[in-house]
Parts: sequence; C-alpha cells; structure tokens
Amino acid sequence: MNAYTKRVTIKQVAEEAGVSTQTVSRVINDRPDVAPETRQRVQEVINRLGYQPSSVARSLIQGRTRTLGVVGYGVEYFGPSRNLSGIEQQAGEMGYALILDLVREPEQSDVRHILREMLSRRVDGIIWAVPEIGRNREWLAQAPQVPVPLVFLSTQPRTGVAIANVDNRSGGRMATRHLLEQGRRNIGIITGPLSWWEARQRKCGWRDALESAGLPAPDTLVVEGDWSAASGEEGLRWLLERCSHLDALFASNDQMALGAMKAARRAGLRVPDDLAIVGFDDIPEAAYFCPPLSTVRQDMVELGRLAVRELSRMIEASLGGETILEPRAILLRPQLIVRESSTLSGNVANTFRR
Amino acid sequence: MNAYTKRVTIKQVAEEAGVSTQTVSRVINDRPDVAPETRQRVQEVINRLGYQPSSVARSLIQGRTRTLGVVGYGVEYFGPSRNLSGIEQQAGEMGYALILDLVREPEQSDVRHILREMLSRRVDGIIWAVPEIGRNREWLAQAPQVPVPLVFLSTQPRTGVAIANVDNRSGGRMATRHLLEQGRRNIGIITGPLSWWEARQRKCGWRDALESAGLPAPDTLVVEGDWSAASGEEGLRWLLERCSHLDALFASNDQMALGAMKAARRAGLRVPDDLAIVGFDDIPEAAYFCPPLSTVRQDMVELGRLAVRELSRMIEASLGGETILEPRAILLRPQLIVRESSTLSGNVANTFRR
DNA sequence: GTGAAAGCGCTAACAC
DNA sequence: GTGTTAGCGCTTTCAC
Repeated sequence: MNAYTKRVTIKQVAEEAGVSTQTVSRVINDRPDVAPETRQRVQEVINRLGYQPSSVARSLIQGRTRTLGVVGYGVEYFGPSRNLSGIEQQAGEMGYALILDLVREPEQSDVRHILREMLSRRVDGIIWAVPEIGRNREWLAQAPQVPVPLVFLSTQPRTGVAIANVDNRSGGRMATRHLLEQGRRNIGIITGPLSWWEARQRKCGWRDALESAGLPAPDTLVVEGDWSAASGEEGLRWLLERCSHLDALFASNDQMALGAMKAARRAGLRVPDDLAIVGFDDIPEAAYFCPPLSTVRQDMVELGRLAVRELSRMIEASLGGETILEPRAILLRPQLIVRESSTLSGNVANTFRR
Repeated sequence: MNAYTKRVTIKQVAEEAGVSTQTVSRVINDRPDVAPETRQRVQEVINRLGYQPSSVARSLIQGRTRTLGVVGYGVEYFGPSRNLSGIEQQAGEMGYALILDLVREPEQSDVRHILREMLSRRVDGIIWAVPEIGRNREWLAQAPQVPVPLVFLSTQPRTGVAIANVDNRSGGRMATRHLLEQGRRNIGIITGPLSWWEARQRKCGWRDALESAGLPAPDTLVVEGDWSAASGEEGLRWLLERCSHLDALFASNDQMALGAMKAARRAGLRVPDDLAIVGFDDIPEAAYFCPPLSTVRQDMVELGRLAVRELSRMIEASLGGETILEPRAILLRPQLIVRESSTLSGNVANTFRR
C-alpha cells in the first residue's frame, strides 16, 4: 500500500492551470475580478487535482482561525451533553469549528495549562462550560486578561465576564411551590454537592418558596447528595429518620429522585400518595420512572446556542472596533414538568405498584 | 474597555531579549544548544511578555497539526458520550487536540462536506464515530483515498479500513443464553432499528443463542423498536398480544427495557417472576429501575481510547515510512451484568452480580 | 483581469 | 552557541 499522497498546494494548481497563485486564490475565494473562462479552467484543475485550501495557512495570514475553544465537563451526563450539542450546532451554523477539551476533575484541573493550549492554537474565542465548584473559579478574576473573548456557562454572575446560566434558583422555587400547591407542608430537599454553585442555587429556591409560604426551612429537612441515584436513596432514608411526617421531596436532580423512589418503596411509602417527589433536569427516562417523575426541565441545548451567539458577537466586535463589548449575563428560565410523582389525580400507573 | 491586546510574536521576544528569533525558538523547544544565561534571559522576556508560540505557524511549517478530527453522533446518549470521553482522554494523553463535528441525521448528513472541512483544517487523522445506518457508509469504499488515516467506530468490518467495535453479536448471545439458563424458553426480542448494523448484530446474537439451544426463533418473538422507552413499552405490548406464553425479553437497549417494564406492570406481569428482562448498555440508572435491570455492559470509554491509539499508530507510521499500515479490526467483548430483572430471588447462581 | 512582491509566525539547514 | 537564509501555503497590496 502506498503512502498517503502529499497534499496539493495552490502553487501546483496555478502551474497546472497556467496562471498565477493569485488568480487561483481569487477563484477559491469567489472574488469577482476573474475572467469567466479563466475561472472555469482553474476550477477544473482544482477538481481534477482534488485541491483543498489549507485553513492553517489562511489562519496564519488572516489572524483568525474560525475556531472556538470549548472546555467542558461531564459529557456523559445529560445536561452537559445537551449543552455541548447546542454549542456544536450553533457553532457549525456560524461557520466555526470546535476544539474540545474535557476536564475530569474540575477542582484540580490545571486551568492555566488548558488555557495556554487553547490560546496557542489561536482559537477566536472560548466557552468555559465547567461547573463552578468550590474555589475553582478564583482565576476567573483574571479572565479579562485572556486575549480572546470568553463566555462562562453555569457560573455565579460577576461583573466583567460574560455568563450564560439557567436560573437554577427559580427552578428550585418552581418545584417547591408546586409541592406546596399540592397541599404538602413538610417538604424535604436532597441537594447536590453544596460546593457546586448550581446546587446552592437550587437549595436557595427551595428555601425561598418555603419562606414565602411562611414555613420554616430547618436543617432536618436538608440532606446533601452527590447527584447519584445511590446518594438519593441514602438521602431519603436519612430524611425519613429525622422527620417521620415528611410528605414531599425536592430532589435536586432526576437521578437522586430515582434513588429516592427506591428508598420510598423500601420504606413502604407510596409515591405520590404518602410522599410527593419532584426532580430536576427532565432526563428522557424520567417519564418512565415508576411513577413518572415530575421535574424541572432546563433547555441546555438552547443555553449552548445562546453562549455561542454571544461569543460570536464579542468576537465580531473585537475584530471590528477598538473597544470590547461590555460582558452580558444571560439567564434562561427553566420549566416545571408535572407528572404523576407529585400529583394525586389521575395516577394510573400507581395501581400496579409492586 | 480596551481592545484585546495583539498577540506577542517570536520576533518581539527576540528583539526584547537582544537575540535572534532562532535562539528564542531553541528556548521554547527546549533545544540543548543554548547558553544557560541566554536561555534564562530569553525565558524571562517570554514570561514578562506572556509570549505564547503559535501552533498555527508551527503546523504550517511542520506539516502536521497534532489535531484529530472526530465526527460523532448522539452525544446526548450514554454510549456515544462515553465514547467521546474516551477519545478525548486518550487524545489528550497523547498530545492531540480534538476538532469535533457532531452529526444529527446520520443518514442524510453530507459526508463529503464534513470530510472536506476536516481536511482543510489539516487534521492528522480522523475518527468516524457515526453509526452505520442503512446505506450511509457506502462512501466508505473510498476511505482509502482520504489523505489521512481514518478509524471507524461501530461499523460493519470491511477489508481496507481500520475499525473498532464492541462485539454486539456476542453481547446479544450472552443476554439470551443467560435467560435460557434461567429456565426461560419463550424469549422475545425488541430490536433497535434494523437499519442499524449494531441492532442487527444484537438480533443475530439472540438468534444464535436460541438456535444453539435447539429452539426456534420465529418472527412472532421479534419486534422492532427505535431505542426509545416509548417504543419498548409498545413493543412488549405487541409481543404479548402475539405470544401469550412469553416468559422472557431481551431488549436491545436499557431505555427500551425500561419502557417494557412499564408495559409489563400495566399488563399485571411481575418482573422477573412472570417475565425476565435483560437490557443492553448498562446506563447508570439501570441499577435503580424497579426491579434493577440485568443488562450487557459495553465499555465505550475503552473503545474510544483504543480507536485513538490505533489512529495514532497509523499516523506515526505514515509520518515515518513510505507504507501505510494494514488497517486492523479491533473487537471489544461486552460483559453481562446480572441484576434482579432476570433472576428469581436466590437464583443468581455463579454469575457476576452487582 | 492578472501577476509580482512581500509577509503572516515559525523552524530547518546551514554558516560562523 | 548563535545568527542568517529560506520557505511552509496562503492573502494582501499594488503594479501593469
């Protein structure tokens, strides 16, 4: 088997067509000032030779790569993967390619190293889609010093940086208010890891709703999970020990809600009759849990798209004028999805509980 | 706010340090032949100016980008997202960056366009991780003409192209054989869309196992789903209509198994007592279904890693010698995970249980 | 309409 | 050890 053929260059095309490289350049860039017949002749040579302009060379001379750097986390989870999908779609539509870097331990990952790598590759802008955990965003204060536009996803709002978020607090409020409306009064919460900003926001929403209803939000109603179904199972067990009259639960994601359902079953509690449950995320399986899970849906695809549009706006602006756009904060409202796990009416599936 | 500062070049560093660009180049590439004091002086200037070598310029001159193109599908699903994660990990470890292109409609997507884009960006190699659906792989015959190494994931083996697969057929066999070992004799199957090669393979495995046991595999035991929980629910309903004595089900993924569980519940069937169920994939939620789902686990992370290692091998070979490596086919065995959906209590025997 | 010359930021090859 | 020259593949500028 032969080696891969060396790539055809603009020079070879020019020679073969008997014109200058300049003319070839005009043809591949669809410039007007080329004689129709010349254009056709060149085009034929291009097709015959299978010439493919090098965007590496173009990037070098034009000072832009039409590439976006994406630093992501947890693509194996539903939210982040949808998010990435949205980013990719929008970027593709706007003519940007994506360079992807996945972080596995957000708290320890070497931010400076990742940033350096992205910058050396001369991306036109960066999307930082790693959750804010503990102090792993301290460096963010230096963000304005990064020499390209930067948009953060799911990060505590700060002045001076562009941010796109789902309104987690409002989501937590929706879930809890819904449970209150169902007549529940003892509403526990299984939070995500409280080092996560998003987890804290959802908890704040829960507290907001209780306080608006004039109800207390004691610590005995709170347990911290780690987003996993196992922690949801354990969490509910723990809550039931402290608070025997618990009649509702807000689980901060659907996996933990699933674990809690298992624990409820084990404890002989009927859902929703004895215990109403609401989750967060609306993973595709949620509608098939037994019973189907009420939850808070967040449109992560749209969030990704919005982030790219904002980033592109910033890039264009920096390319044009001398001034940087004032970074904006984008906030996306989630949506309450009511299914059977929180409502007594019309709960057909419950008839067949094991 | 000021505009983003223009990037520092090697020339500026050289001037500032009072050396030639060559010397700076030697320093940033850790070449030995630089006087220690010169090196230090240059390094200081680099730090002070925040100089970041441009890999665009490097790529141009070295004829390689240290970039891999990844064409993927369905990152929002469990398998593909894990797959991508494995690819990213291994690529990172080997010093490659990733350019990501996500395809949303594998059957209609414009292969030539995607390929052109990747090639114009001069990726060193390509991983094609889009499922083989219908005839969307016909172009694959031309793969040897692509001017860079190419590895296909989850594709029907063919000579002349490198491929990495999970052994889906063997997985289907494992699932079905397990059900046979539990004493089941009327084992239905809900397949994936049969235009998918992987779906056909799993079905073949099911048939293999039945035939080995001397049992027929009639069409009344087969129903085609679309991977969704909804189709699993409907599928089981359909099967129960045709075959009232059905006592086991192999669902070709976990979502469809979940839907089937719901249908079983509705039909008043106990799982596993009346109907044993095995899924495929081992999504994280599977252990929390009610009852916990037996399934076939495939290590998609490892598959991704293997693909990258193989691709890298091909790239290195093509860089060195004149000949291309003979493309290899990699086959990864899946693993049966036994939980409660397929075993009557105390009947787990000597199988691996989690 | 077309071409020649210069140069994007860097490194390879060679000279000193 | 260090500098000089040339050039990667392309576009820009300015002649003609």
